[in-house]
Amino acid sequence: MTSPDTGETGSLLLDDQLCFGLYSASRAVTALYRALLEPLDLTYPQYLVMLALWQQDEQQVKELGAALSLDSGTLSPLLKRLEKAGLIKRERQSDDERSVRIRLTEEGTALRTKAERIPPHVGAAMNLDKAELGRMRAVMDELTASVNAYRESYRPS
Amino acid sequence: MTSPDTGETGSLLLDDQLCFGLYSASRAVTALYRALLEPLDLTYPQYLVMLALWQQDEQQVKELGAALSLDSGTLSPLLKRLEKAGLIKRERQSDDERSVRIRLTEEGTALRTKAERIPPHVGAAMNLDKAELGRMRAVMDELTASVNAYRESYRPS
DNA sequence: CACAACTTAGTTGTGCACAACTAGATGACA
DNA sequence: TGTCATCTAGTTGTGCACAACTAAGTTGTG
Repeated sequence: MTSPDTGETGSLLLDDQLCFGLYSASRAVTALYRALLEPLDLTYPQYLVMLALWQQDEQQVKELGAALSLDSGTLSPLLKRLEKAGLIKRERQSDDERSVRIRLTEEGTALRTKAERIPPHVGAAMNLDKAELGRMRAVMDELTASVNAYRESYRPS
Repeated sequence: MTSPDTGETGSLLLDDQLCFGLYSASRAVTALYRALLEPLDLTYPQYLVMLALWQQDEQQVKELGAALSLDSGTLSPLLKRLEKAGLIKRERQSDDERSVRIRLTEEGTALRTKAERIPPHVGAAMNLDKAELGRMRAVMDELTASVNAYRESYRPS
């Protein structure tokens, strides 16, 4: 797993690369979310944080980071913007002054109703049947795990 | 195609969403490229531009933008950095002073040799058999097209 | 207890992605 | 021919992603 298959051709053609397809698809989906989220005044990463909080309120920055694979360098300013927008509160925990607990405001909780109209649009836009959608999700998860494992074991040759 | 399937549940659970899987996979792949490209002193988007130029040298900014779906707001500073690194030259075309032609330097052409060692690593890291890889690429392309079409026809409801 | 190691958020700096805009060149056509 | 629309690249400003670092709190160990 740590040694590349040098028997493969390894084409440098742009269109041959799954990675470019992945990159393009990801940007296309983000662009769709940009349009869908515009009435909610959220960016896609902000929406992801809200999803995590709607699923479970009162999470530490660290927990949100683990859920989304984002570090404090990304989350800290993003959470400040969400707080400024009145959707969350950030408060130091008294039992451990290092950690900050993120809590939804009433407004933040209420936004969920509007957000519920979004997934159907995304589902329709992706134009995949249920079976393929499930398979894709599985492949994406495996791909992420596999690629991360490879990267972590990679040493410049 | 322009109307969402409201019969679907539209779960707001983070892990249910293919989009999040896509976003995660794309970031994982980019992180792998970051490690692989570090010896070449290229970022992933810079590498994509180089791929496009290795495939066909002497392209206008506009053509590169079409190939990668990037606008001049992204490309202009990126190309300046590639020029500063000595990999490309940017020159106004004499027959149409609006457009800028991007040309590989000798150094830029030579870098291709080093770059050829990268795709095998990526292929190994993705851990997909040839058939599945081809299928994924096809699904990604369809997904991108479908999502972009939906977005372009979308009007805030 | 002292203090070193570790943990949690936050800050700074770089580069990408994109919207909105500008400058200058070109083309269309009344 | 004038001038108006269009085209091409670039600029500015915002936000994300990440590396590298800092500050402050907590834990472990002699």
